[in-house]
Amino acid sequence: MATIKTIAKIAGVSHTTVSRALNGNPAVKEKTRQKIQKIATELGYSPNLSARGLVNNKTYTIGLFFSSIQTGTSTSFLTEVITRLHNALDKEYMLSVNGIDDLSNYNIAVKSRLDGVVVVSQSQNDDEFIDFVKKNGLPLVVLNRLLQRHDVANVGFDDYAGTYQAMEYAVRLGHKTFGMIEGIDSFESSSIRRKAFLDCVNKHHLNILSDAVVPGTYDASSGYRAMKQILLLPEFPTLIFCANDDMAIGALKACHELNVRVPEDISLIGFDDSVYAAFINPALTTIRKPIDKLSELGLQMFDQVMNNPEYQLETKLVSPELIIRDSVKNLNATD
Amino acid sequence: MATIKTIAKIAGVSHTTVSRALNGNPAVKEKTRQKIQKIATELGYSPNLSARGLVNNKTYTIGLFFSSIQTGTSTSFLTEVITRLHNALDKEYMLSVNGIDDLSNYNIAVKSRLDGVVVVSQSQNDDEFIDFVKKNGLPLVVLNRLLQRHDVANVGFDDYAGTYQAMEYAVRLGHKTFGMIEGIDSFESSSIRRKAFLDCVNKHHLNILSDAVVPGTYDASSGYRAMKQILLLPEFPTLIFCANDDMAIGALKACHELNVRVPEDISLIGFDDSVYAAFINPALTTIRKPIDKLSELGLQMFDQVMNNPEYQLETKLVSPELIIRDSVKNLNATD
DNA sequence: CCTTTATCTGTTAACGTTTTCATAATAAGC
DNA sequence: GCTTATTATGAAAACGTTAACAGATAAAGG
Repeated sequence: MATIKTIAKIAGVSHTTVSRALNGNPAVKEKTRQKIQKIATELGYSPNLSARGLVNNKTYTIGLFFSSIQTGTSTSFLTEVITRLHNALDKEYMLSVNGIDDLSNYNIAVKSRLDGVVVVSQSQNDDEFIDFVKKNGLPLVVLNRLLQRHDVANVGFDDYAGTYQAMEYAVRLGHKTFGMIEGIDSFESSSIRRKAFLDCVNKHHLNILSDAVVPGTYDASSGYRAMKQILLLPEFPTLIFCANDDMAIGALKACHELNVRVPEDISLIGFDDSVYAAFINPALTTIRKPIDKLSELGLQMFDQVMNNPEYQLETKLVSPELIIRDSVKNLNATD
Repeated sequence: MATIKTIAKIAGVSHTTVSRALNGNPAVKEKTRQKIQKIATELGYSPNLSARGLVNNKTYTIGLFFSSIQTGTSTSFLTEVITRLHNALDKEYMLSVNGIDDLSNYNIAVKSRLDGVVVVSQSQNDDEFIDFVKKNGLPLVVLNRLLQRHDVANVGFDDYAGTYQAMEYAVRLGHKTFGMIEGIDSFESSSIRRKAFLDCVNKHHLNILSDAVVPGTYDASSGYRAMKQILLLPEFPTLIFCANDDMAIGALKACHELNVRVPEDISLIGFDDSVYAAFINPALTTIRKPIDKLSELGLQMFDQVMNNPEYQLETKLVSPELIIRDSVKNLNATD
């Protein structure tokens, strides 16, 4: 494997000169620079990052952490953030992708291994990890969840507003009794969405059919099971708020099987605006979570945190958007 | 930041002893080992990987490469492989995730940066990269695509058999004219699935409606557009083979919009058995690609390639499974 | 042509580990 | 208690790079 010294020997210069030349140090004469460069490319030389990292006290690695890789992380988030990070980072940086839930030892995972950390957080369980990273003084940004603390760069998403807005819409269309299929318990989004759901219904003094508020796990089959349960009730609500689109898709399946028409017999609202929301039948009315925007803002912040020592840590909140499609019936319509 | 020398000073021993103690070298007395260990954990010590890597000539990083992060890589593959790799690897290893399509320089991305490489390949375009890795002598395994070469550990998926099997099933149910929505041109799966489709139909001397063979891009909206195009033909086939489930979902949407019933008026077959295939209406008949099995076999191989110098490189082929659901009509039925 | 300054290059140490080799301390054998 | 064998520890070098400092060469000024 070619090192800086191999090149030095061939070029008849010292390895220091080679180092300088390859790093574009203007002190080295242009002619020798070219000669060295030529030899380097011929040998397919590429610097040893361990050595470089040792002296520069850098690792050339950014850690990207999700609450969990297996469960609950939307694909789009994964790919969106990975792509953006790669584009934003210098080519010499690597991206290490991890799930916080299968980290055995924070020391090993973080300390003297990473130059910066991006966390896409779904759960309060991540707080311990976030705190650890912060304490170790690494550049850090947390995406998705709104943190309580303000000493961390943070881009959150407004789950509450999204849910509330969607429920207001349902109320406006004349719905009076509601049910909900809830998300994974440990996810903060689940409790926030539930709270917004409850708050809005109560505010309007409308009814929640408590038997029609059932747990789910953010995947289609849990939505399916939950909806079956709801549809077997002696009487069911006019609208079910599903805490995400995948569960809404499962719920829809249950409706089809039991010959309950959507939206004629029951209305459905989802959350996320997944790619499939528009393609199911009926197209799903849902709350769009602009992952692209979240990622963009977050990685802009990360850039600041990494490169601008003057940067004042900030917290931003990204707003949802109600996407009206065909899964909610207008009960006020006079037909 | 605590180093081995910090610990040495506190413990009143040489840094060499600390190194040995922490690495479980039996030469060091148990009592001193414990003393050192205690100090280390108190300081939250964690070894500097650059330094260790420099002397051991290791990087403690495994590269995971997809043809592209943004497009065409199924989520399940991403999460499945990441999860499995993490579980299989020693805790000290990191996982660097990349898209081959946005690699600017193979040297920088690979050389003296990685201890091993896992490629999930969709396209022949990856061959150059695969070749580069192989030439540099890194432990390598390629998943998903069946390679021509046999000097690389390889687990491929049998797209041909899957498609053929599904088409045979359609023929058995009495279908006589066929159309297809194709995948991304540069993906090898696209051409293989097309070939199998053509081969099977021709073998049975049945008809392909050439206007009903339209290009797609493996996403739902391309399936939607393609199906619209097909349904506008003066006459359409009895069955459309969609090169993946997402496009089938889009196609289904088009059918709904144009009041073409599935499977009564037209039959649909997908590919992949995505999570959603079972949840759309009608549930999609499709070909299951067992990503779990592919990953498992592949990472078993990777383990061998990494750790067993005796290992004989091998090529394995994973078989598909036809999943019969409700989107194909039985034309032989006498009702 | 000699001195001064500017430009370029080399020597050396350092980063935090592991490893080889030597040596000090202890235990065993008589 | 003295030699030998065993066990535990330390000193020094090495990995490939960068950086501080010094030194050499070339250009400029008189």
